[in-house]
Amino acid sequence: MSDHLARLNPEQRESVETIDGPLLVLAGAGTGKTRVLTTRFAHILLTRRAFPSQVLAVTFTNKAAREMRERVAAILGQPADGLWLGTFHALAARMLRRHAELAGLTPSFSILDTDDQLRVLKQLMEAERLDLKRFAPQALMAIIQRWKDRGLTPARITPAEDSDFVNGRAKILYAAYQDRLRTLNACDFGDLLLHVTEILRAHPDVLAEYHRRFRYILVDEYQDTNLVQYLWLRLLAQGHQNICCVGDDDQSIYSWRGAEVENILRFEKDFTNATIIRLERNYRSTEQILAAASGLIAHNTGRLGKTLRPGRNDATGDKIKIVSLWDSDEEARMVGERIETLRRSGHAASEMAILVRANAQTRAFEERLITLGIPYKVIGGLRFYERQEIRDAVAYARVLNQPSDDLAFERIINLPRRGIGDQGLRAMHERARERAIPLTAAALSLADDGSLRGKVRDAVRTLMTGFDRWRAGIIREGHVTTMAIMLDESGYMDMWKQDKSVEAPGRIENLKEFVRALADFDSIGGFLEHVALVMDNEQNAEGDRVNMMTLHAAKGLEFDTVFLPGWEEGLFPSQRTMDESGVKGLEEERRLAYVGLTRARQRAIVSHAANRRIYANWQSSIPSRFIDEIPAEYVEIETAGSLQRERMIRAPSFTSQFPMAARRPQVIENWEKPARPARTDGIPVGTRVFHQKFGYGMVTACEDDKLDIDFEKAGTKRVLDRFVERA
DNA sequence: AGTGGGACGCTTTTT
DNA sequence: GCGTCCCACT
Repeated sequence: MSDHLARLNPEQRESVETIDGPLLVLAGAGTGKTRVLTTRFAHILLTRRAFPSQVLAVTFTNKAAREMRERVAAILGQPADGLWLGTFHALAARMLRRHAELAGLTPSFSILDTDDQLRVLKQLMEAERLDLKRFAPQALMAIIQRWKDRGLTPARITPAEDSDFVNGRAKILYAAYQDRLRTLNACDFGDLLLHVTEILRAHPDVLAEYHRRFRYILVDEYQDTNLVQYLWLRLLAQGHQNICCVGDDDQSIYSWRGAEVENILRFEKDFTNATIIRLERNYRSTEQILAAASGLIAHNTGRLGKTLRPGRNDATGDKIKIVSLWDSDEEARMVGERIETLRRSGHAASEMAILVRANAQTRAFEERLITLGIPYKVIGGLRFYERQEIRDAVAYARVLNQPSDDLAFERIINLPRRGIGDQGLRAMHERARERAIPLTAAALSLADDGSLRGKVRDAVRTLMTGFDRWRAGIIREGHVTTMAIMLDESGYMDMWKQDKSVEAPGRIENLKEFVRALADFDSIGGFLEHVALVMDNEQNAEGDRVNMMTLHAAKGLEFDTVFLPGWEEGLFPSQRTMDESGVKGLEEERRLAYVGLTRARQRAIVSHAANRRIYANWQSSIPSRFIDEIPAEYVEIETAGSLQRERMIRAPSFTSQFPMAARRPQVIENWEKPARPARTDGIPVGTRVFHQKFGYGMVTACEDDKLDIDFEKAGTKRVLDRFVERA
């Protein structure tokens, strides 16, 4: 029986075997956090302390949930079914479906995406005659989201918690928004936890039911919980107090989403007699990487204090490599070359990762890897269900599933074009409001009483009879076939078939995949839940591929080789974060850097470029302060080609040699790519060159730093050599 | 009334 | 460089 405990170190083992009472495990990066959690789960089951359905296990990401499910199944030797194991949101949704009526909803409520939320808010703000230019609906959405993160229903907002946005009307708009959602029988993401927490607070009988059900609670990534999530956990753990939270304050990187590291401190206060165990032995990274990461994170104040110690005795490993590049293209080239070299010496692509600060950065690397023919996958970024065509198809499914889903209906009423525009929609809204009926019914009523005429009326009738027919078809032909028929008969598929853009074929493929995925579910409702909460972009997952993702998405993962590009002031740490959240923001960025470094098992390559294109123009930037903060003895500055380096040093805007120089990036006025400094290697006559404005050409004469070039498109010109590159 | 072209603004990070 | 919003055109 103690088989599963055998491979644990003493602290890990203690974390697994301290079963009763509250337990907080402070687990540093790579100290076997996931192993502890899954082993603990299995231990509870194997020692027959609880049935699988009596354990509540909460993670942040679907990936983590999937992994834990697999690992538990592996330890148990059988598929772990009937578990309450999932993300906060998925579990909350499951609870809310069971008690929907207590929140004024029916069990078939829709879960809205950001688009829908924004549309509702916009409508409400327009109704209030607010100037949407001055008051951005996005800003209101963020405020409401933050309230929800803090467990605040409109009624719970105290004057101190109120916002002065839209002249203090934010709270009123929030209340109106919640009312509107209830009418729509819908929920946004934040509502899932908010409603459930409210239900548990107001209905002791429901709470007691869950107390009976859940004998043990396990929580992953505890440092990233926000206040509602904390309240929810605390309510559920109230009875037996058997709650185990695993987290690392140094890896708290979601405060912008409402996460509160303070929840870690609160734990000891709210759960008296809590045991606290620290996991500090790192089994993942080399000593060099550990020391570098520790040195970096030591610059943060107010840490709970944990020191990572190497847990294995093999080689100390390479130092962190720091590479300076001229611009982002060169950076992508450098990374591509190193990946090629590593692969040639037998390293698997899937053991390498490029971790970026912002999603937009992946593009340069994608382009480069495509050119080099290196397989890669982008993790995160645009999720499958975030694609336009999938959202449209989902909207069709939502109307099919729930005819009163006005938001979904609004999305597809004129998609494909049916000649219904602003006016038509406005009339429908009016009728819907007058008679308190859904938009679908309003549309029909307008068609029937002659308010809509001709083409428009026919279009509305065709669509509505279509929905009736498809709804009936579910029973006859099943939901999968019906979905395919609906996308076909509604003209939606044709819309993309006639679209001549390059993306269209891919979209049609995605739609087919969408229909295929439906087969894994026994109802459209179940499928919609999955799409809203779970479905992620794992399509190119198979095969040996280089991983590309944001630093946020990388948390919890590990790779032999990690590339950390874009370590520049303004980009990383992000200027925006520092402007908005000051030192707190900077420290969170630093934790992000720490997360990045500690993903690496063998080697980490940090790079920064002197010039980067942001929006349309070029920006010159200096190396990130984080580079200076890694203790020098664990760092190796790479000389990326002598010529290159000389240019770097002499580049006027480049101040890497003076780390204390001005931190803010400068915007370069001209629109062209910044010129490299004059080169010492004259470009000989006959060289094929490339110029940003004039394109490709041949050098016909050379005088000092001036070149006569015969351009293929632009004719003969005389230009300075620093404006051209060898082609 | 609906559609399409041009101007503008701007993006961190995610369930 | 891209998506969104507004205005002019059909």
